[in-house]
Amino acid sequence: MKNHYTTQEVAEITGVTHATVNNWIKSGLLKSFKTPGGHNRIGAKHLKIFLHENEIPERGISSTPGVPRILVVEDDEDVMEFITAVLKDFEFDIKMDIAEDGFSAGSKIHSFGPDLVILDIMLPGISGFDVCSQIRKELGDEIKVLAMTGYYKEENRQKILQAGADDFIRKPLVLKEFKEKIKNLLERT
Amino acid sequence: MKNHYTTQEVAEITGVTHATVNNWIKSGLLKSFKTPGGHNRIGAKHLKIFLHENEIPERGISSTPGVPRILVVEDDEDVMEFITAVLKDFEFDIKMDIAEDGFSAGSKIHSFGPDLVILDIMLPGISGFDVCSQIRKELGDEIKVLAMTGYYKEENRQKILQAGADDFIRKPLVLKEFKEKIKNLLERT
DNA sequence: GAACAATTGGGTAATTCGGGTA
DNA sequence: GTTGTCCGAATTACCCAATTGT
Repeated sequence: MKNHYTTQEVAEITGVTHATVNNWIKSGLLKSFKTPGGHNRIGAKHLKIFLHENEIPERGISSTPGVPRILVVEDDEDVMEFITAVLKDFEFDIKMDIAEDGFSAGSKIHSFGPDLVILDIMLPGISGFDVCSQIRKELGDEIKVLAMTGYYKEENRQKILQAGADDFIRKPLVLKEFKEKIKNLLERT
Repeated sequence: MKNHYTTQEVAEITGVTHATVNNWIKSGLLKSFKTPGGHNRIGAKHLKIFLHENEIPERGISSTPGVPRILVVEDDEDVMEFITAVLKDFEFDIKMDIAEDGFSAGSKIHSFGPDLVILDIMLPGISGFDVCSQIRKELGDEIKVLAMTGYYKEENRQKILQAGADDFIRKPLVLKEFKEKIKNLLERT
């Protein structure tokens, strides 16, 4: 994390232009210090306070306040049915969407905007490992990934966690374990 | 790609006036944060969620003024090599990206923001027909699709065009025909 | 330290925004 | 539920000299 930001950087975070950031500074809304040449630098601490006071999300795109969103990537109907039932009957509201193939999964990662992805890593035409690392690469660590498979190998577990999955669960799913892992991951959102 | 949108920008994408966008925000349909001066900014993620939930195509969200962007979806290395060579050596500049599997294709449709997708409809784990119709539904008709396959059947051609592809070409690719179809589709962007 | 490209602040005019109301 | 219009305020665009980073 940075120690201080330029006006342009703050502008990108807050969704305005650098001129506006300067206006904020001049009117005292945002605290800054000046370089010897008169350029503004905003300390990380002051920026954080400013963002918090004005309820501006820190990364602009991050954090979905409200109902957590879960994308389930799975092609087995029975498993899907089970998961759907569990999520619908969860102790708090969950917004859920389904992807049954790779394209749909990749597309909905963006258009549905999930906080958590429950991912069967053994789908035909998809490499769960690649998917994990692609999610990490494109979306950073904003999205949590729960990997899931029936063909359990300790070796796979290591590989998938290394590829960026936040947790791993084996099929057949055990209700209690499944719910706990979901709760756990959502809390870290 | 943008991180934030103003009400006016959202208005243009959704085809309403900025007053209506404000109404959506006030009624909680669309999430936003406010600048200290009270102007609304909509995060890219929230906008996409909103569009997706209301089945509004992402018109104008990805369009690129300047260099045309082409996404190639193909898993055969030889074909990919041929296409790469053709596009690199085109008579004008083209920005190209590759997707070798369904997930990558779905993801890059959003993150790369192509003007044209060259799509092998016979990839394992992908239904080219579904992909076409999903692209149409989510991205609108601003993005062009050139479908491509080796297993030619007149029946398939009809089906794929009906699913939303703008044109169809059979493998093996013929250089002149291929270039002409690309030029043609890009002109319609 | 010198050269160069990119970024910054400042000023003003023009545009866009939110809110109220029809 | 959406639009049109009006107003005051916030934000932006544009230009340019100075500063900064490499």
